Amino acid sequence: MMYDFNTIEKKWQDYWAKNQTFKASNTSNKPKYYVLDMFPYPSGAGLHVGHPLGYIASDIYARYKRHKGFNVLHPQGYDSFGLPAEQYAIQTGQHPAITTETNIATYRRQLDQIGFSFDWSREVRTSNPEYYKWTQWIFIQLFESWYNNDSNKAEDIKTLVSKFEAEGNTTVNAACDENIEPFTAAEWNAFSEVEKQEVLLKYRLTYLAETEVNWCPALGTVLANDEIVNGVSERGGHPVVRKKMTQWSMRISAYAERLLQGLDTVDWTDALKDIQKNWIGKSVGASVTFNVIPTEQSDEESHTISVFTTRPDTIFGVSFMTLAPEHELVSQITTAEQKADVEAYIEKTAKRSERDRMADVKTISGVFTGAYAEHPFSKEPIPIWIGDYVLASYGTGAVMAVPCGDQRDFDFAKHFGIPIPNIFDLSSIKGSSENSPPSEELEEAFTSKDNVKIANSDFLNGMNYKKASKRAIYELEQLQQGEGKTNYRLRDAVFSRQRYWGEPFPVYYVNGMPQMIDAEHLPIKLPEVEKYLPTEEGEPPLGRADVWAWDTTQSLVVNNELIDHKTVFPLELNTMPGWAGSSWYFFRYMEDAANRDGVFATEDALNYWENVDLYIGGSEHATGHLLYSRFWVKLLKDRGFVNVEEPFKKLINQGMILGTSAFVYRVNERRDVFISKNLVDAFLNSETNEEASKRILAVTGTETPTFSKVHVDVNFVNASDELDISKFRNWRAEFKHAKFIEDKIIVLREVEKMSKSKYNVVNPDDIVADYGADSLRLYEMFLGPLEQYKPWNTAGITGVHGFLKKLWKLFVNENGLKVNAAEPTKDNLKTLHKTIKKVEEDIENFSFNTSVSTFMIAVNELTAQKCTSKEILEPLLVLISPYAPHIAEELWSQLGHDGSISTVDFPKFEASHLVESSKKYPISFNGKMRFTLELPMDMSKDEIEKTVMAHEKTIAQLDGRTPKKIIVVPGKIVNIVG
RNA sequence: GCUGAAGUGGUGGAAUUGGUAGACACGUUGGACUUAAAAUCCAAUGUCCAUUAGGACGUACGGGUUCAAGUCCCGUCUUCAGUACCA
Repeated sequence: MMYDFNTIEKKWQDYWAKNQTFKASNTSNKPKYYVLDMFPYPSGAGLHVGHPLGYIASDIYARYKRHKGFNVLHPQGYDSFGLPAEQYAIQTGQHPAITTETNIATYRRQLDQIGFSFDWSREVRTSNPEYYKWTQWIFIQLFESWYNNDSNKAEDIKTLVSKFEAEGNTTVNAACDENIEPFTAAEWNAFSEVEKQEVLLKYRLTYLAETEVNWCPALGTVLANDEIVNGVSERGGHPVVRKKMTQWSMRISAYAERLLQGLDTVDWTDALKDIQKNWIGKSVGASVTFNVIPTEQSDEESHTISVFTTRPDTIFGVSFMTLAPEHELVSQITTAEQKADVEAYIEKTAKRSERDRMADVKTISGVFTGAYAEHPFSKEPIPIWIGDYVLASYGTGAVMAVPCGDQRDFDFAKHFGIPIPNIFDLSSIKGSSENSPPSEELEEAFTSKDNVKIANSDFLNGMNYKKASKRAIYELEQLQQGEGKTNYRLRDAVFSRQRYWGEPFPVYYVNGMPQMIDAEHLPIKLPEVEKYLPTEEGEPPLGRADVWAWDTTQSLVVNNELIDHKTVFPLELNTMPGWAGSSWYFFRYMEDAANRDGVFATEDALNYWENVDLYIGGSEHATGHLLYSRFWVKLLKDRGFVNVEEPFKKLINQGMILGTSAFVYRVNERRDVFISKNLVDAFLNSETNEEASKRILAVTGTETPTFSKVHVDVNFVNASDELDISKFRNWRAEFKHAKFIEDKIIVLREVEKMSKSKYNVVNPDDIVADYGADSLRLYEMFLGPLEQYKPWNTAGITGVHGFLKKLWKLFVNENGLKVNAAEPTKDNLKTLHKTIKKVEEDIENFSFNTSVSTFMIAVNELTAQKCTSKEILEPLLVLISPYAPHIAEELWSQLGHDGSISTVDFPKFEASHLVESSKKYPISFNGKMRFTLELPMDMSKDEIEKTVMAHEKTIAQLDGRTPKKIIVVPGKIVNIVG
């Protein structure tokens, strides 16, 4: 019987589907385990061989956990809202829902043939109204919440209203907008409804704000900072400009501290945690207010400059201030003499693109405004400069410059000849020369906070960083010119998109104020439009919908003509961004599809599955998806809808699979002539150049040929890197008459990202057809460590495919099953148990590549041992089944078992089978292994030494010398020194 | 620049606590089977020297610790990823 993988794989995939083998239950005596993949966006191109890598790893783990007695939830779905479907719709007029449906069908077919153990009954699609109903519902919860810094959680907005009614807003400690005017209870109660709503909007966790956004004219949409790369849109590379727009924002900054703290409770890699920590960017310090000294030129108003500093202890070292050129105060404080210079500088910096400013960090530039601020303590005047090293978008857009304590301030001061007063007691700095005078001219800024005492600083003298900071903040508070402050880099996230193919907001507008539609009327379905482009007036695509108004009496979406602003109101035209649906989908899977109607998931389901035990996906989501979903989970927890603080307990980023591109060389002087890598190499090598030149000359007629690399489709190249010339000629018209000098064309190989344009994309469909899903699964794992980037080369798959054939032959020969009840030999048992041990350790460590090698070794050994014992081969099959489930199921059933192998207990390792009676000792001389010697395990140290020293090879090695030292490590090694 | 990860044969990679470097595969070479090819099987395969026996070198580079270093320490270089003057 042959290993007919195509038949076998189809058979078992059908069996699993028919028997719902992998359907998870929400009631079980077994412990739960939730294994999740980052769900895919179903693109039109379908899967390539790199996409399933993470899915295969998580599938192996899920199957392993089932063998280990867990009730496993392993679902899959689609992140099916997104820009590519919309752009396709713009081009073709085809409704995105239709293309999405088609693409999902392709994805499903491709996923099914790889043999994943997904519970498809729980599938989700973010673009499905039954799903986005709950995305809209969560949006309403965000709108109806405010963040109470005192209780450190989000609360119902009603509790805030009660506080306002009773005490006004001065006692409220909330995460909110910065420019809120204080009001009393009486004032609040006297506010009109619109005024009240305006105030509340400044406190809500999702709010409308006029924000300067990154507007991309080509895409007709706003982009988040992380969607812009080098000043152009990440998708499509279109230019981006700044534009003011009213947008929905998410007050994620309210959760900055909890998002940071929560990282300590999850099992993620340090690299990933560091990325999130940097993104959140916490810095502890103080805000300090400087009064600007009025001049004759300045207007009547008195101005103050507020700065944030992490070093309030260095306040006496301030010798100037720097404002960002864009700072709003610049135009108001600049003196008449300096006006021309300042304006010229602002114009100059405005022209410089961000890329320029980045590329050239070394250039120091700035200009004096002519104005001075007053030092809060010394009352000395401090010159105010502007400089582009200060960023308008971070902190307050202004810094108090302490040149002796900050390298950038130091460089700036040095460059412009500004004094650099020293406020560090240099004799306290370890390693610096003794008694160095405090006023000594410094070579560079002293930036360390450790082991240094403050000097020349009035009441801070002699204090260390910690003490001085505390005291400085205290004194600033006394003057009402500052306070302790913690700053976060994390910005609120813009949540509006000017697109069609996304979740509509459950929002309508009364007198310009947003109103939520009652949750009972959800979902608000996407309206039909005749075109998917922004309107001529620049409104989002939903502005084209005719039926897009909210009738408050009927609670229905009605025709726009009925808008009267009394009972019928216009609906929100923006849609939600891509990350909305993916920020909570892991909860949706927890609920059995049959019970999903009334809730986003029932309490029982949420309590049972809690959160994701293992999450596998790409590292490109490190700051987007993984931050936003943590934020939403914390909100849902605060509002009592879920019980967990973090969504993903353990997270692994799988590395990318790269393509192995293939090239031939084209002779530039004779464009129809192509030659191989070997000939080019020969030509470039001085020793072989003459011969190679002759060959090339003969065909091209040129003595000084030059070459260019041409991508060829990797599917035209065999395992020996040899090009199939006829396939190449038939590929494209321009190659039809391609001439080759050699019979064998060896291609040049280079590793590049897998992409259509590089002709190195390998389709899993082809691999499955030629070698089977089990081979694909094994090979993807065999390529290397899961987290690592590694190149795909189809040539290598014959190795794992051959392994599966050998495995098959271990069970089956021409006459059928050859497994019998033979008593296992000692060697058989040893092979089996060392395999059990290694594979179990490997899976627990997510080291799937080494377990594939382990299987190969086991099968090689058992084949050599001619093992036919059921007692050995059955457990071996269970070990392999998470990796190669189809062949395992088939052989399992041939062994006479009913039902699936997938829930059979994992074999138990028994150490007794690995106990050795002897050890092959490596005998080293001066650390170099010269020969091995087999000695009994229980031999004592002395006996080993005696035996080794008496050995003829030892005597030969020593050649009469007397060893200085003999190291014997029983069970390990013998090393003779001398 | 900073942070993180990595650098091992022709290739992918292995070596879990310092103890036989190169497991397992691919590729290559030779052989068996075959009219032939495919498939399958066997053998060799880090580099260099040597007929053999054997020897020298060898885990990016330069030092160090140790009886013993791919593994630990110091310095340098390179690659990849993240981040972008964060006050």
